[in-house]
Amino acid sequence: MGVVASAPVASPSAISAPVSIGDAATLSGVSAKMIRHYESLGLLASVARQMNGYRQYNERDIHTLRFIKRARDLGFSMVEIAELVSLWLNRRRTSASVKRIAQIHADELAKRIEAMQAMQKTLANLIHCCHGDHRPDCPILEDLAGNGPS
Amino acid sequence: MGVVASAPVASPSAISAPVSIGDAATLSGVSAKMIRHYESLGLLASVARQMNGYRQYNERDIHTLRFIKRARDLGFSMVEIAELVSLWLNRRRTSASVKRIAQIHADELAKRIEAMQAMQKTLANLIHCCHGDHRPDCPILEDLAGNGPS
DNA sequence: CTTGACCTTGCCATCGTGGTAAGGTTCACA
DNA sequence: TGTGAACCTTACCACGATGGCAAGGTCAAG
Repeated sequence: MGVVASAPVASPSAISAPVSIGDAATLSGVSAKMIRHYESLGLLASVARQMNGYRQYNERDIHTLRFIKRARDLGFSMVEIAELVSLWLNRRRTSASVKRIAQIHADELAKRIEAMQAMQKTLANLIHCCHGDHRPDCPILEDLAGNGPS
Repeated sequence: MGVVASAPVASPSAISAPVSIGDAATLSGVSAKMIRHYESLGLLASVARQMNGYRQYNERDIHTLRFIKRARDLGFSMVEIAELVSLWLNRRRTSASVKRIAQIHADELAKRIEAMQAMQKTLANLIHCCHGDHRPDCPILEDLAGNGPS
């Protein structure tokens, strides 16, 4: 890493020289491991290399990595992110195509949340009914065993 | 499978002869593949075999498989289910130990739901702001690119 | 005897991430 | 000059739960 680098490293707007993968990881919040993985998935077009084979990232790359990280944080899958990055880079995109992807993901998310809330509800009920003491009698086990009131 | 089986197959209380894995799958709702997997994890103690090597499941096994399926449907991990099955079979268990496992899972579930709801909220906001028309301008992409209002 | 419906084991794929091994490069410091 | 630390490289294995497929054994009905 650029240990002795004097530039204000964390500043997003600084016009700085290309950095190695470790710095790119620090700057983007994406682990070096994942950066390589994303490259192998084709999310980062043509990563430059130094003479010694080390990868070299410019500000544009860092920006893309931040984009990917933000999309991951919102739960988009890698396939969806690949599409989003592609649209992001394509000036002739339509906002409708972006919105469509986001909507599909939001719907999927809603479905999963609903399923988990159903589990949560049942669990809360069972936990509420269980004494939680030294005795073996347990409504949770009874429910799982099929003798439940549910 | 017991194709010509005359017994009332779906009846849980029927005292029926041991069945092969296909019937066990039908009766328990767990796929044959997963039944074998659960066995390899040690969840089904000592599955009997016929002379030809086929697995043989009695009512007790089916009951256990139903137990596992119900627990999976509630989102318990295989490790947790292993513990639950063990407690279920142990007459000297305490309901407190069962409740503890359920509570840990419920907490974990709540945490994941919260995280997903946070994503959902942000997504809904972005989707709401996006025109979704033929133009390229898109607040969703802008947010992902770090120029968001969020 | 063939066909089809079962069963067996074993391997590979998913998805996103982490770990680790074995090795090359660069730099600072004794 | 040597050495060690801190980087980097590729390549493989692991997770968790599930599905799929391949190659082969078994058994009953036609």
